[in-house]
Amino acid sequence: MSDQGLLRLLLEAFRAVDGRVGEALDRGAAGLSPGHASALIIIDRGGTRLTDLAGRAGITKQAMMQVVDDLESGGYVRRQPDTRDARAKVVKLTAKGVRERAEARRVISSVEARARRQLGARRFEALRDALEALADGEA
Amino acid sequence: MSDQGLLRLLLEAFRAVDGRVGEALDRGAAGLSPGHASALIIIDRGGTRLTDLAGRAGITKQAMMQVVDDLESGGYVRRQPDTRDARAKVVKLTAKGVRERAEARRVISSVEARARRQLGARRFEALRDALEALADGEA
DNA sequence: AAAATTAGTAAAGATACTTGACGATCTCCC
DNA sequence: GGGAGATCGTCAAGTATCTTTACTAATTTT
Repeated sequence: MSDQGLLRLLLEAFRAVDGRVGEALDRGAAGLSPGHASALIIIDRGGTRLTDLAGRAGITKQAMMQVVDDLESGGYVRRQPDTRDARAKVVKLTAKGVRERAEARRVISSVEARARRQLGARRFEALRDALEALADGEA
Repeated sequence: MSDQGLLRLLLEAFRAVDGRVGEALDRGAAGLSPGHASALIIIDRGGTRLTDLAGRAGITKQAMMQVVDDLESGGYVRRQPDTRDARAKVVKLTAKGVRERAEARRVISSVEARARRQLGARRFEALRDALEALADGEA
């Protein structure tokens, strides 16, 4: 472990944080993977269209379909027709979904809080900044 | 875009950098994915055992097997018996492998250099530090 | 020399995506 | 008002990258 390339470092950091979220979710007995949890927390109170979810998550709508299918068969969300657009449907949280989203938020917050504690607020914010810059990566 | 959780931020940053490496490798006409390139550059001059490669990459030896299988059928490496241990084999670069490793290094360096330029040396080093801390993440 | 460990491998499957195609519906523009 | 083209959700299939389980052969430990 040590002086690796940026690429591996990014991946390792992601995996470490992702792993911690996964463990904490297991302990919380939610039947959710980190990926499912991440999807759950980007659904609005009023429900969100599939394509919007995909856009927020930065993946294709087909990929988001599979996530939503899982969430639906797990009883976390249901699909309702969108009253304003007959093509569209709205992905909406069930009561269980609302509960688990809260749990997911708690878990994710606590993992982030731990990271922040570990790094110190200053370095943590610097990290976020740098990551955003990399992700946007103009140039 | 914007104020997302740490997890997504890490993933997005990884994907952005990974994507840039992939594009540059394509342009360089190496038939390598970023993952293959990353594997290629951790092989020592004298050759390296599969298990050691897996350890360096932080994946299982079975996963590394598949990568090495790909590299071997692409003609980048070959497997030789290890003279000191009849169980073991040494993964060794072919002439083509040596060439492509050099290309991979150039590409990865240039992407990292670009990131460093984008962030400034100071923030870049801070990023590396923070990522390492996260990855090691002693509770 | 028996017991436990380690190196490589095979096989299967999980995960998390992708691309391509398609019908139904909506929007734009003449 | 009506056709051209875009968009929404979906089905289907495929890909990349990893994991778990299981096994043989060789080595090290005791």
